[in-house]
Amino acid sequence: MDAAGKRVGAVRMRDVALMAQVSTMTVSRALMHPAKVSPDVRARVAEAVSAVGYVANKVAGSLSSSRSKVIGLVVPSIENSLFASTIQGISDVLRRHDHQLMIADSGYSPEAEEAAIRAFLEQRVAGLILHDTTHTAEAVTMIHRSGVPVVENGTLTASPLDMVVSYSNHDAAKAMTLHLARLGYRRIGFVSLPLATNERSRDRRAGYRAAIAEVGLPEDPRLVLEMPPGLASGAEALLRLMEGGGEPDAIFFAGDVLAMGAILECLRRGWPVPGKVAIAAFDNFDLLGHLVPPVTTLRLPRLEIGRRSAEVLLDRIQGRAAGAVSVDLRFEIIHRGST
Amino acid sequence: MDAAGKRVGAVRMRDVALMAQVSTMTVSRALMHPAKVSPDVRARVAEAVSAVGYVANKVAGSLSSSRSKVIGLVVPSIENSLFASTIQGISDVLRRHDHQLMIADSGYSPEAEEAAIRAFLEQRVAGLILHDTTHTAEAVTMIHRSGVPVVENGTLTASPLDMVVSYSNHDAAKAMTLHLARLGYRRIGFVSLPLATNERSRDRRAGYRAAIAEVGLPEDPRLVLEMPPGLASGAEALLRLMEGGGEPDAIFFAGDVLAMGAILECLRRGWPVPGKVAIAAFDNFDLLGHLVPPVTTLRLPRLEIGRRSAEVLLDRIQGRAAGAVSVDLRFEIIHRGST
DNA sequence: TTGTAAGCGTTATCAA
DNA sequence: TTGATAACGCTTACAA
Repeated sequence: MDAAGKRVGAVRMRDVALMAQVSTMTVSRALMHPAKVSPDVRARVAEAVSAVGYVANKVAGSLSSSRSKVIGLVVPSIENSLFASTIQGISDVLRRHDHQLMIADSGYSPEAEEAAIRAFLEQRVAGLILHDTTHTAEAVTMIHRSGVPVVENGTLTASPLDMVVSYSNHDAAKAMTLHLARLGYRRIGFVSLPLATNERSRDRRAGYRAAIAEVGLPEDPRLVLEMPPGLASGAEALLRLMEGGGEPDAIFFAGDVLAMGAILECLRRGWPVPGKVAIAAFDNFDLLGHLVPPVTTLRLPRLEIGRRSAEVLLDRIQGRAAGAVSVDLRFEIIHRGST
Repeated sequence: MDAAGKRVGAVRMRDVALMAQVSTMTVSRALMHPAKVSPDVRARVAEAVSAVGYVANKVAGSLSSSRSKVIGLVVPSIENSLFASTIQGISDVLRRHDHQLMIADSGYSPEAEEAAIRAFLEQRVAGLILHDTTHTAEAVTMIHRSGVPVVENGTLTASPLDMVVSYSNHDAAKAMTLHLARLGYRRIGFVSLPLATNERSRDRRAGYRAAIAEVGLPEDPRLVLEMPPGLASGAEALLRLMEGGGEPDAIFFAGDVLAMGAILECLRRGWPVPGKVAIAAFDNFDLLGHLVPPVTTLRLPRLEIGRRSAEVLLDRIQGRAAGAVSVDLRFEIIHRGST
C-alpha cells in the first residue's frame, strides 16, 4: 500500500494468463469451472497461480458479475452470548458454502440498524439476516428496492419483511407459565426486558398473560416487572417482587441473565428455592443447570436458528427456492430443581 | 434479482447525475467531498439521491479506487463470550469510523485460519485482525505479499507478523500465582486449557512456573493439569487435583469457565472455599463476582483490546502511523473471598 | 467549480 | 475448447 492506503502492485489474473500462455478468460474459466477447460490448460493455470502467488480479486469479480458471496448480519449486541450462538450457527453454514459474513450491531436502535443495512446494501451483499423485527420505514424501503433476500430471526413475527426463522416467544412464555401453574404455583410473578423497542419482550409478556388468563389466575400488576438485562437487575427484580405486596410463590424471569442474578441473590440471603419462592428462566445458559438448585428453563434453538437462517437464505440466493418461508423451530421446557 | 441470483436494475450514479443535471463525476464529488462542490449542486444532488433512492455501489468504488473500508477478523470461536467482548470493541470503533467488519472463525485450526485469511484478501480487505498468533506458512506469505496491515491480539507475542495489541498472558498468570503465594498458599495447583495449538495457554503455564520457581516452591506435577474448556471440565479438574495426591491448598484455573465449574462443584459438595481449597480464576466473567464466595480473578482488557486493535489498524490504514506497534494493555488482580 | 476520458480487474457474450 | 471485446459502476487524472 502507498501512504494514502491505496493498494499497490498486486498480482492480477493477467499475470497468471501470461505465464500459463492463455487468455484471462481462460484463467477465469479454469478457476470457476475447471471442468470447462482442457486438463492441460487446467494444470498450467494451477501452476501459474501458485508460481505468481495469485489471490483472486472478488471485488472486480462481483462488479463484473453482479453477484457477491457476502451475507450481512445485524444483531442488537455482539457481546450478548445469546446472539453469539446464532452467529456461530450462521458462520458454520456460510463457511461450508464458501460465503463470507459481515456483522454489525445496532445497540437495540432501529436507526443504527438502518445505517447498518444501508452500509451492507452499499457493499452489495447477497442477503441479509436481521435479528430484530422492528425496522425504520426507510430501512424497509431500501430493502425492498434492493431486492435482496432477508431473514428475520428474533421472533416468529406475523408480518415479516420476507423470510422468518425463529421460535414463538409468545408460545414459549405461555408454555412455561402453564408449566408453573400445573406445578401448583398460584401467584406467578413475571419479569421481562424493556418492551418499547423489543417485539420479543412484548411477545413474552403476552404469552405470560395468555397463560394466566387461560388457567383463571387473577392478573396482579404487582407481580409484573420490566427490567434492564443483567445479573444485578435480576437480583433487584427479585427483591422488588418479594417486597412489593404481590406475595409471589414463583417468578418467571423472561430475559437474559435475570434469573441467574435472582438465584444468586437467594443464595446470598439463604432463601430456599423453591421453598421461599420458585424460579424459572427463559434461556438455556449452561450455568443454570449447574447452580444450586439447578434452574428450570427453556431450551431455545439459538444455534439452529443461525444455521437454518443461513440455509434458507442460501436456498433463495441460489435459486433453489422462492416465495415465503416461515420456519418455526422448537423450544423445550427443562424442568429442574428450582421449581 | 433474477433466478440465478444476479442483481438487476439497480439505480446508478448516472441516474442521479441525469436528474441533478450534472456529470457523474460531480455526483461522486458531492457525495465524497461535499465541500468541493457548489452549494447549489450539493443541494440538487442530495435531492436527486433521495428522489431516485440511490444506494452507492461500494464494490465499484473499491475497484476503481483500490481502497476498501472493510476489516477482516478471525477468531478461534465466535460463540466464546471472551472473544465476543473483543469483537464488540472492534465493532464499536469501526462503526465510528465508517468501516465494516467481516468475521470468520477458525475453530482453533491454523488451516481454517488460512482459508479465512485467503477469503478476506480476495475481498481486498483494508486490514486484518487475528486473534491467534500461530499461523501456517502459506498464511504468512499471503499476508506479507498483500501488504495488508495486521494486528494480532491473543497474546503479547515476541515475533508478531506486524502489530500486536494484547496483554501478557505470561505476566498475568505469574502475577496471580505470586498473589496466591503471598497469601500464604504453598501447594498451588494449576489448570490450563490445551497447550498444543494455543500460545496463550503455554504463556500462562510458563508464567505459573516462573512464579513457583521465584518463590522457591517445589514443582509438583501432581498439581498441574491440562483440560478442555467448560464447566464440567472445571469440576472434573477440581476433583482430580483434590484426589490426585498433590494436596493443593489453592488452585488457579487459567482458562475460560473452568473456575466457575470448580466452585459450583464445591457448592454442591458443601466444601468451604477457601477453607478446604482456595480458588482463583483467569477471566473477569461478571458472574464470578456474584458467586458464593465471590471468586478472585484477573481483570483482562477484552473490550479495550478490541478497541485499540481497531484504532491502531485504522491509524496505519489512514497513514497516520507507520512501523512497528506493540501495545501492552494492563491486567489487574481482583482479590475476592475465594482466596 | 465542473467535466472528459481512461482505467480498476474481473466476467458475459458471442464468435472462432 | 478458447479468445476478443465489451461491459460492470465507480474514481483518478487531467483539462477546461
